[in-house]
Amino acid sequence: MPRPTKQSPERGNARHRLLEAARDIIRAKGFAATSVDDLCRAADVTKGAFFHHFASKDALGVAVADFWAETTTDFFAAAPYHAPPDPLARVLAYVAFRKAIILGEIAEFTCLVGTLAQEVYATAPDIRDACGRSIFGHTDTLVVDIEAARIDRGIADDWTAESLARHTQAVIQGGFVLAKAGNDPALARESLDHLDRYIRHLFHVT
Amino acid sequence: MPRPTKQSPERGNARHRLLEAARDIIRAKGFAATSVDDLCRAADVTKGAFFHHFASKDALGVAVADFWAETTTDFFAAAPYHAPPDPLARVLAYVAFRKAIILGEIAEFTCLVGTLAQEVYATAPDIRDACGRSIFGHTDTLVVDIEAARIDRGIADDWTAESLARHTQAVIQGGFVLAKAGNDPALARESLDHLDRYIRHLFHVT
DNA sequence: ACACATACCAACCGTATGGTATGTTTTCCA
DNA sequence: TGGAAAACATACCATACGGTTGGTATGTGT
Repeated sequence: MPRPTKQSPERGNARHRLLEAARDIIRAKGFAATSVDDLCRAADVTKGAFFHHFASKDALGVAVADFWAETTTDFFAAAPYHAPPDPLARVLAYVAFRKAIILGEIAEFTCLVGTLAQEVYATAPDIRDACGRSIFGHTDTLVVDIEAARIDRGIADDWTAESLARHTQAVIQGGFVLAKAGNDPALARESLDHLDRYIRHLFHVT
Repeated sequence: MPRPTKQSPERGNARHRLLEAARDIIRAKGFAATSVDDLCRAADVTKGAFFHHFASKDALGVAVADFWAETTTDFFAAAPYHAPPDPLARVLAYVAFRKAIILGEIAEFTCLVGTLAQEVYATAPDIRDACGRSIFGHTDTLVVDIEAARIDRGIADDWTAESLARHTQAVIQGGFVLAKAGNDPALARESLDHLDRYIRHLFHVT
C-alpha cells in the first residue's frame, strides 16, 4: 500500500507543522520574541519553505490566529458541555468545562489569540482583527444557550446574552493574566468559580 | 537662586525619563518589540546612559514594573473612591472608578504589568514576579474594604475577600484583553458592569 | 587641592533578525 | 510520459539588535 501521495493541504506538510510550532512557541514566548528561525527549527523546515507558505512573519501571525480559531471551534463543538437538555445547564457546564481544562503547564491551557491580541493590537491590525474574530466568534457560540436560558427562565434584566457571553471571555482571559502574573493556574480557576456563582445569581439558581 | 545642584535621583533625570518612555512605549508595542534604541530616542538619552542606569533590557523591565507599582499605588491612594463611610459603598465606588478611568486611547488606560506579565511570564521570571507584586499588591488594598463589608453585612458565603479582590483584577485585565482584541474600550467597561452586578448580588443589594 | 564617584556620551562590535535570490525536488494532470 | 507548477532547500544580504568600550563633565567629601 503506497503511503499517501496527494498530500492534503492541512495535514503533515510544512505549512501545518509551522502553524503548530507557532501556536506552541508564541504561546510561551510571545510573538515578537519568537523568531522565524525558531519556528523553522521547531517545525524542521527551512526558511525558504517558511516564506513559500507565508508572505511575512505578520502573515504567519494572521494564519496562526485563524488556525487557532478553526481548531478551537472544532474542540469546543466536540466538548461534552452541550449534552444537558436544559440551556442554563449547558451554560454552567461550559464554565465548568473551561475550569476543568485548566491543567498542566500555563502555556498549555492559556489562549493564543488573547496573548497575541494583547501584544500586537497597536502594531499589527491584521493580526489583532484575526484574534478578535477568533474570540468573538467563540462568544457567538455561547449566545444561543444563554438567550435560550434567559427566555426559558423568564429573566428580564438589564443585560444581554451577547454581553454576558463576552463577560465570560473577559473572566477567562483575565484569569489567564493572573495565572501568568502569579505563576499559578489556580488563579485562573478561582475566577471561574466567581463566574459560575454570578451566572447562578443571574438566573436565580440556589 | 541657583538651580538644584544635587539632582534628585527620582526627578527629570535620564533614568526617570527612560522609565516614563518605557511605560508608554511598552504599553503600546509590547516589551520584546520595544528596542533599547526606541527608549533612548523617546527619552532623548544615549545608549550609554541607558546601560549606566540599567544593567540590561530585562533589568529595565523589572524597574518599569516596580515604577508602575509605585505610581499606581499613589494614584489609587489619592482616588476619590475611599470617601464613602460604608465599606461596601467603597468597594462599589472602586469598580465605578475603574470603569470611569477607561477613556481615550487603549494604550492610555490599559495595564502595563498585565500585558508585560502576559508576554514574559515564561521567559523572564524576574519581570514576571515584579508584575505579580504590582498586581497582587493592588488587590491587597481592596481586601480590607471587602472584608469589612462582609462582616458589616453578615455575609457568610463560600468565597473569601482575597478571592473576590483577585476576581476584580481578573475582570479588569480580561476587559482590557477584549478591548484590545475588539479595538473598542466599551468592551472593557461592559465587564465592569457585570462585576458591579455580581458584587451587588453577593451583598444582597437591590 | 585632591581623590573619587556619578552621570552621561559617541563610536563601535558581534550576532541574530526578517527577508530574498536562486536553485532542486516532488506532485499533479493532460 | 511530458511539463508546468507547487513544494521545498541553500546560500546569502542589509539591517537592527542588545551590549561594550573608553572617555568627559560635574559634583562631593576631605
